[in-house]
Amino acid sequence: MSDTSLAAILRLLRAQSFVEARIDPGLGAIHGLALRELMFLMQLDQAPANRLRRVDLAGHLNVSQSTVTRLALPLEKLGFVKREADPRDARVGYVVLTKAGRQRVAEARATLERQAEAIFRDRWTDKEIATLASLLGRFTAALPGDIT
Amino acid sequence: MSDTSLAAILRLLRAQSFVEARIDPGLGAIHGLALRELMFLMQLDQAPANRLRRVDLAGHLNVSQSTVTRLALPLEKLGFVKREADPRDARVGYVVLTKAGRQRVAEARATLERQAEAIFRDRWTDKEIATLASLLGRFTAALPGDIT
DNA sequence: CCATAATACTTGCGTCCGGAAGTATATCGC
DNA sequence: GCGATATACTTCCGGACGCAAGTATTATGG
Repeated sequence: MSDTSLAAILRLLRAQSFVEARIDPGLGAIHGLALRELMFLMQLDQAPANRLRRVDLAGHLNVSQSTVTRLALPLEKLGFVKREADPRDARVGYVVLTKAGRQRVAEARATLERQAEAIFRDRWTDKEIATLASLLGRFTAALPGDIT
Repeated sequence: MSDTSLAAILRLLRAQSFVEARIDPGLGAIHGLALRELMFLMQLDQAPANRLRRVDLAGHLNVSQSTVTRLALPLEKLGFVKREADPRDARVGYVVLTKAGRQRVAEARATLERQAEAIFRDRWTDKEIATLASLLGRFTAALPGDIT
């Protein structure tokens, strides 16, 4: 079913673009966070000790290491995140979510949750949403950085 | 089911990132086209008379008008696309797919089709792929620019 | 041990994008 | 008709990204 595979991929690309355009502006307006930044913080929120090596964070977010460096900067200035060294290995730098950061994540996550609901509301059954989530999970569920 | 809605959205974002990273490099290596450029050409391929106003093309691709201007430039130089004016309205500019463009779309589309198949192969049933395509279609099927 | 390779991170550079401003043309209201 | 507004498009500018190069540190193997 090559036709179906192609259709699924094309629609995935389209759907993502549509959804991101729908979510990102509101998120920025309410919390001053870009969607990318919230993903960044959410990864830390889920990580053990709210802490991740920069390399691993890059892998989880599927972005380059330099993007992690640059994303982290403003979040440090805002106090949502701080740097930590590894006493065993001076090469690695950890990014740690601060208390203020955890609070901001909780707030922004709630907003994102409302936005997600709004997108599905009135045209989707709970079962359909669950099926979609389950199928999409197939792509990345086994990869590091999967998030609930 | 707010939890499920959020999970579905998060997984959609992750899945898109994963899929695009999987597809784009190969497509560029084989055909010298970025995924964005192929989308651009595919929109014209499906359009009546292989022709679209720049504004409408921007809407179909969910990008800004300036992006259309810049995407079109190299594709014109390569001869895949050409400009046309509207005799009725001097403001509008059409982008038209040339014969060479149609051929290139056909080739690149075949590659994309193989890549799409490869992504699903061995872990997905035809039925699951069809369900995914159908559910993802809900987001954008009613919007202009939906493509098969 | 110590030279070589591998790893973690940052910085510089080129590219791509969106939004605002600028230009040109068409439409609307009176 | 004609000034005001709207639309289509391009250009300019700032921001964000990936890649490659640079720096620092750790691991490897003879």
